[in-house]
Amino acid sequence: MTSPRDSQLFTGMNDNEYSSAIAHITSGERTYIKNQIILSAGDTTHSTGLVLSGSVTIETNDQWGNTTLLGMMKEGDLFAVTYALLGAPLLVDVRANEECRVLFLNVHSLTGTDSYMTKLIRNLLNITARKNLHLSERSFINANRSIRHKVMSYLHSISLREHSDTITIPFDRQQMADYLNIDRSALSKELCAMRDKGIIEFRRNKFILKRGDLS
Amino acid sequence: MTSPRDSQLFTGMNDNEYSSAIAHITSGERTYIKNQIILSAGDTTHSTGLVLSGSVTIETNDQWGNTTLLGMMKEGDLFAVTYALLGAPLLVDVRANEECRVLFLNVHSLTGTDSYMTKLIRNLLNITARKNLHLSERSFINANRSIRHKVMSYLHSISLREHSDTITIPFDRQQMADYLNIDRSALSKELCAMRDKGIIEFRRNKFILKRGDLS
DNA sequence: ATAAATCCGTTGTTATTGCAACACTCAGAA
DNA sequence: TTCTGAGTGTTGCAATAACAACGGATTTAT
Repeated sequence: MTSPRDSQLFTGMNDNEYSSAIAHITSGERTYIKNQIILSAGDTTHSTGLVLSGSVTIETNDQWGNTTLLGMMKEGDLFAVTYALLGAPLLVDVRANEECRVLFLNVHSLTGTDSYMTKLIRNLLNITARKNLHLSERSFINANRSIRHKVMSYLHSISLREHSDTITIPFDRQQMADYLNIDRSALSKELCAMRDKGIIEFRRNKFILKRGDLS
Repeated sequence: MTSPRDSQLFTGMNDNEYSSAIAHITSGERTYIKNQIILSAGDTTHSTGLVLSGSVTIETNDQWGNTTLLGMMKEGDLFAVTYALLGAPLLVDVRANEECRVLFLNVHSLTGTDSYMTKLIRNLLNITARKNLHLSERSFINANRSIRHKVMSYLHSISLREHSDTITIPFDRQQMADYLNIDRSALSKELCAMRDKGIIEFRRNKFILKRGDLS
């Protein structure tokens, strides 16, 4: 369980600024059980959620029952920042991936010239920009035409982030398939084919990349 | 040819604030011919580009020669805002879609408490958040499993934005295919099949949606 | 007007993926 | 221990898309 103090939202603030900020924007705290819906597509909210413990998934479900995973937020991460800032209806569901605790922070129409306020806005700008990069990265991974390339591209991006060829992904098989927009059994088949070719090793959600290239 | 004054970047500013802002962040203006590369993947920049005339595409090219289109920016739009803000290396190429004129604006490490500066930052936050929504929307369109559903989803989103069933898209066939991450000839085939079924009509980049549902 | 260059549609073949159904593994609960 | 259930791997078939190659159409340039 992390403290709100550690969130990127309060980066660069002294203790006074942090106190003022948290007092000004806190709008409630809630606990959710596994698989509980935290926010639904179509909802509007003025508050972003700060994950204090556990993890949540950002997902959509289309009319044919296919699920698309956009990402997973863990301790210290913010979700629904964009929607809260713009007051726009959610295009996604937010779901508790396990039991979790969430602090809601009202970031809609922040005004004022206090130092804590200007820092809040600067931090929100940075957070939003970084979310942009993550969304772009997922787009590039999903742009690959074959399952093999999607998988390599995805594992490679994790490997770069963790500076290691031995990686742990935050998803189980079904979630991994939903993140890559492919069928789970087809993913399993491809993963095993890649293992047989000596490209990767894996067990559950732990992977080892055996070769540097992406061929 | 639009004036920078009309950009969302300067929303809510009076003339004095606008003058101060533009003087503070202008970093040059350039003209490009069709297909000229404006920024390359891997570049770092501290300036975002404001399209004064013409249009530019945001794209990536993978190692097998497949192009992915993330979007097209037209008069008054900003590109590479995220990268300029964060100083992060570009993950995309920016290319002139036709002859165009671009004003570069340095938005990296903006500091100060002047009213024009706080407004600039607020506006950047809004712009970045909205770009987030657009990236998300494209993700959902591309999450569809079949070409038919991608096309319907895409045309439907344009229709919603334009409040009409008669729409004009900013892409030619190849660009449309690259936006949807599918093969051009397969897209042509599917479009004609949909026309034969009475779902749509089209000519070049003009489309008419004949039925409200997405079946 | 004519030529050249793009853009778009068409076809057939091959390769890939989706899908459904079932088997196996493993961890936790009774 | 045994049971249970979630998670994962396997198989075969049907549906779909990629790819290459070409021809027609439309626009642009000369």
